[in-house]
Amino acid sequence: MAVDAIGTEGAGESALSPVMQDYLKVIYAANEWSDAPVTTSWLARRLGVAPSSVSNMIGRLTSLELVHHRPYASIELTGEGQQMGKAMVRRHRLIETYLVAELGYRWDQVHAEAEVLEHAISDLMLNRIDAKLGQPTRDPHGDPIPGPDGTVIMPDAVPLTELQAGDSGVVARICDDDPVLLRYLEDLDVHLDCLIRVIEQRPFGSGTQVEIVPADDSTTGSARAAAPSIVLGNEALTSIWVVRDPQQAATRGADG
Amino acid sequence: MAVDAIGTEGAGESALSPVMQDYLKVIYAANEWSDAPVTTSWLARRLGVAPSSVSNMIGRLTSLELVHHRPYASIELTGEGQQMGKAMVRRHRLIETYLVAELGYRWDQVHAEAEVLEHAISDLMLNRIDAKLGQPTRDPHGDPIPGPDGTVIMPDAVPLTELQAGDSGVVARICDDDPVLLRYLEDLDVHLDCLIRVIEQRPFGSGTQVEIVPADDSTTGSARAAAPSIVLGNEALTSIWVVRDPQQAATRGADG
DNA sequence: CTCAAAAGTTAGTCGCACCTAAATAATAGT
DNA sequence: ACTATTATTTAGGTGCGACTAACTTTTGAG
Repeated sequence: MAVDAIGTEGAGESALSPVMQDYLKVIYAANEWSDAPVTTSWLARRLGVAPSSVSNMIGRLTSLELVHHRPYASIELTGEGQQMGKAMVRRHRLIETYLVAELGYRWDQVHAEAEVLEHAISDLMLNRIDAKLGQPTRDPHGDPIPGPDGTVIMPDAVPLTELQAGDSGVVARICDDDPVLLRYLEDLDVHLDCLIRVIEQRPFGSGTQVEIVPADDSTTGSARAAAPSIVLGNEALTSIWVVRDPQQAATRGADG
Repeated sequence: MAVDAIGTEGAGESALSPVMQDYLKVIYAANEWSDAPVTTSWLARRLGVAPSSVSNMIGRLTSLELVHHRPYASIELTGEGQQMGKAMVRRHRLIETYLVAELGYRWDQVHAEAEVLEHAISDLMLNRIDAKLGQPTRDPHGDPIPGPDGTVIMPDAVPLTELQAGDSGVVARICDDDPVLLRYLEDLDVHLDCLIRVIEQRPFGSGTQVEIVPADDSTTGSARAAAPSIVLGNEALTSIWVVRDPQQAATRGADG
């Protein structure tokens, strides 16, 4: 189950090319929050290459027994492919976390940098980073960081679209696909672990009104100003994942 | 004279390939401490490729006007090539310095890691690193780190072989070519800025006996144990560069 | 001064990762 | 069920950076 040993390869083994590593990483991550089948054209769009390039590379990965693929069917990782994909995801997310924690990056800036660095740093450096951060288990966007042994801690989150008016939830993940959205949400004070309550769903995808409940550090409800109430569009609603606040949709009302 | 803007290239320009950057970097660094002409075979050995590969690449760099080269003659950087080589050297050395300062690398471990990272990090990251380190002007081996404007502070150092018996000097640079030597010198407590006195030169390159003068932090010469006296072979003698202790070859005798 | 050895270049090839264009398989509409 | 559309694969080609092998120029030993 060892998920390590990517950089500065250990003598004998023939390391995968960075491009192959990217394929495995992207396929692994695709199956993380969804079970939609991974197709050639989806990968092509995701990786920014022509579909024929994907066919080609999937052929090679298939003969390396890193993916299963019958022509015209969907693409799945083998056990070994899964390990390597997971190892790349670990690299990517540890690097993102490091950039935020140690070099003052904003969460909308880390993705592109990590995309390159994940192929460049050695295992030694990865371990130093992991140690310096204290073995974190999630990255700045709330995605789980697989442990060195392959352990993954998945929060039981759903997209904000799943909540009904009156429901509330704690933000557990924000998709890092769109940096512009990330900046926007940052401005709106939407952070990991913040509490969101759905006020009203508007019809025909014209948005949902939600309330960002300010952090409640001082357990005595201090002077809690009017909670900002905002309207989120569909992109935001599907990008923000929350852990449902179980039965009591009113954590705030419990002692008030 | 801008030496920046390598990573995440600014829109219009067609960035050089990592391999081209390596050539420019290596040629630049070759001229730093020596004026020996850079030849095809020297580059081939240095870069670990066949001489024909070098001929080929030098041809391309010549037509890009980054190097001057007439067939069978030596290779020199143009002004533009020099800028880009210097920029890569800056990247390399800042990264080395960062790895030692922030991630606890030993000086014999940084070179290989920096070799890869210098092509991977963005200008943003380079600037963050530079800032975090406080704009250092030399790396862990004593090599100068060019400033963002191209400024270079070269210590006026000579190889230890230049010193005569009785001469002393302050270590200003240790070539990072051979990690094994670096580890060895580390064990011997040979560091940057430490004082070395030449005791006796043995004939026929059979080594030179030197004394490592312990650091004199407490300006009162404290309890300075017997200075370790060691014999250095030729590889060490040419790798250690010192700034001559001007006239008084006996800094230690001055107050003793 | 000659000629062998060393240094450098040229020619041709290869694998990788991409592309476009053309062919084929799967899917959906009527 | 048949066809139009879409998805996927195949075929053929490109640039890069490496290689080997063969050739040319320079160097230096006697």
